[in-house]
Amino acid sequence: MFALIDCNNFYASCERVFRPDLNGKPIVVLSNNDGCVIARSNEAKAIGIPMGAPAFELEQKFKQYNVQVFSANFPLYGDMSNRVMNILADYSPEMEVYSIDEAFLKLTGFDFFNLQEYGKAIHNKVTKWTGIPISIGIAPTKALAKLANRIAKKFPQKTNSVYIIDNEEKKIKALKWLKVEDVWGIGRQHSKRLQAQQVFTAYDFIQLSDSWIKRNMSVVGLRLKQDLQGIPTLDLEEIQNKKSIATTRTFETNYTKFEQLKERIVTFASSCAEKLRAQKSCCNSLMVFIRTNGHRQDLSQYSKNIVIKLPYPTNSNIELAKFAIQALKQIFKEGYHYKKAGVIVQDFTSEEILQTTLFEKRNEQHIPLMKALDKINQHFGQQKIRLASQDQKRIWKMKQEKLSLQYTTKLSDIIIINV
DNA sequence: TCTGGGGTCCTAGGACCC
DNA sequence: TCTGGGGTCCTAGGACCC
Repeated sequence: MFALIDCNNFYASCERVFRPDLNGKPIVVLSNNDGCVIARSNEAKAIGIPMGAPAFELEQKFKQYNVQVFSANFPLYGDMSNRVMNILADYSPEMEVYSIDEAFLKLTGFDFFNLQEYGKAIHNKVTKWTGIPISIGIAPTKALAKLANRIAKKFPQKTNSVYIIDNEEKKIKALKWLKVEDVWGIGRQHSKRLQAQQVFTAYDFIQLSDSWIKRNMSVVGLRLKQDLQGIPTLDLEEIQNKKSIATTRTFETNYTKFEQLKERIVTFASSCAEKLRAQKSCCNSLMVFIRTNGHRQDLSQYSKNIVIKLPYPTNSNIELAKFAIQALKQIFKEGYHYKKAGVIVQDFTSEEILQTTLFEKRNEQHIPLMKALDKINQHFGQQKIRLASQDQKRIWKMKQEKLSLQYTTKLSDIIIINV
């Protein structure tokens, strides 16, 4: 059996752990720049605040219902996630952390366990130790565990937030209940096509022929069908190094000058380099993109990306910044209002491999230099040491007007209790 | 005025090899 | 009339996830 443990309204719940006065009140969390809604408490969902909606369109509603609005506080969410995952890891030797708020546990050899009680024990411990509400679904396959989890979340009273699919009858009932667009792995495009075929539920979906699914949804769809039928096809996935790493941002205002974009791109490249070093990889290829604001009809639009093959693998801030500037020079055009840009690195090799070419050599001195830089920044705070071409005066700032404290990761933000 | 960020996998088609 | 057969690698684009 597989268990899927999912934190309810995770970001909103993290905020509420440290603000118990907000229990029962509508909360939303906004994306970077306070742009879009990325998390909602149940109360916020109930008053019809949609996921992904731009915050400026909702101001009226926020005021009307006294919605508590938070800027995204990722250090807090990351730390709370680690705490939850550490607890879950005690409940099975085989675990896959699927996302910041979800994990699969493989329950092999639990034949003589009462899984309902086991789930309840997990639920109680996470609630007691972290204050984060969770839902648990248990079933013979991952796709069915996802479905069971959905039921547990939808009917917390009836299920005690733990639901198990362990027989044919429950499986069929659940599949008939689940709308096809809510199936894990079926997105907007596929649901449209499926509905045109008169497929409206997960149950309808598994009645389709293999050949139709293969033709229209590739082997991915086929695997999903089997998993939903109860034939284990998707297994836990090993945690491995990332295959691409991105740092991208939407700017608070428009940028028109090359120098402004250059500073951002250098900072993004440095950030990618740091992430690369954290997983002991070097990249062999780098992409830079810039684009104008697609929502503005009144401005002329431009969007371009460029991929640069590096002459040698590297994870040095200095080298990546250099190549990123070269790339930017090739795509930058005067006269546009740029709103978003990013650097994405790909095609990784291990740090240990020192493949160089005959004519171009990487600078070996960067290796100890970057090591020192990481150590200093780790100790004294991010970006304490940065490249000269990066922003020195903090001109650039993200809009974060409703940021909560870093209750668990910053000494000066720890809650003080007055007795 | 204002609209997020970071990933994965698969396929088709082109370029190339012998 | 008729124009081989069997591969690999790479890339862009599309689908999906949180």
